[in-house]
Amino acid sequence: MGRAPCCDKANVKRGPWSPEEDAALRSYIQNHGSGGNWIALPKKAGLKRCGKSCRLRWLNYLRPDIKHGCFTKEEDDMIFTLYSKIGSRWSVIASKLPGRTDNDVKNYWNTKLKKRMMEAQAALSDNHSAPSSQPLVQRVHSSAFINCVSIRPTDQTESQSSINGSLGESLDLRVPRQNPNYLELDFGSIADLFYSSSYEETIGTMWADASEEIKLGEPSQSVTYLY
DNA sequence: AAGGGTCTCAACCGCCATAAC
DNA sequence: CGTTATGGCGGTTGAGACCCT
Repeated sequence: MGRAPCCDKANVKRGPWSPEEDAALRSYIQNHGSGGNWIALPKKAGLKRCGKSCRLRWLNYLRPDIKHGCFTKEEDDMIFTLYSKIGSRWSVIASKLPGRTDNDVKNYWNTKLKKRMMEAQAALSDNHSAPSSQPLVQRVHSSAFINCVSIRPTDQTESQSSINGSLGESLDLRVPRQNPNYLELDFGSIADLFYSSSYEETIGTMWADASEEIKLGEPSQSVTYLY
């Protein structure tokens, strides 16, 4: 019992595709389409491959509308934004990025963006050990996602910060202060932070700026964190 | 130059949803 | 309505490229 395999695994080729195989698959699909049956396609196309493998090769690599090459900052922003909202639904995220496949987006996230995110978190967490004369920059947990930042001014012991936006969106920080009445910072987006030559430097700037009133933009949504 | 570690990304695996029978 | 076949998806793997010492 149990599910039958989609192909005879002992008699199909596996591993990297050769240029000849690519040409055969491309030629067949361009002339006949997939025929709505990937399982039957390899035999018709003269390929010793599993149908699933053919489908994957076509969708992820051979399709004419595939965009190869580096991701742009706009694409990064889109991935951050969507990931913060829907998580690892790569096919949905990829559908918003013309020419990108879910596999592309997933690989890009796992190898690049996730690392940047982790490094940024670590850098922000490190600021817990900041000198007491400086405002304390710390990461707080967001129910939607991480990478929200709060700032505790040194001139008050109890404070409440409102954090507006999420990854990929404009990120505003607003901290009530005694004088001036509030402090508001806008870092553009988390992606901007990642793109800076060194986000430690950016955070350093945050610290320096935190003693002054900075007001940029209107928050589109507001989430309040207490600490 | 060698070799060990790390990174990248194409490809595979296995599960789930759905269509077809 | 149950079973089977297939498509689609996210997670994972591993070969080769690249980097560092």
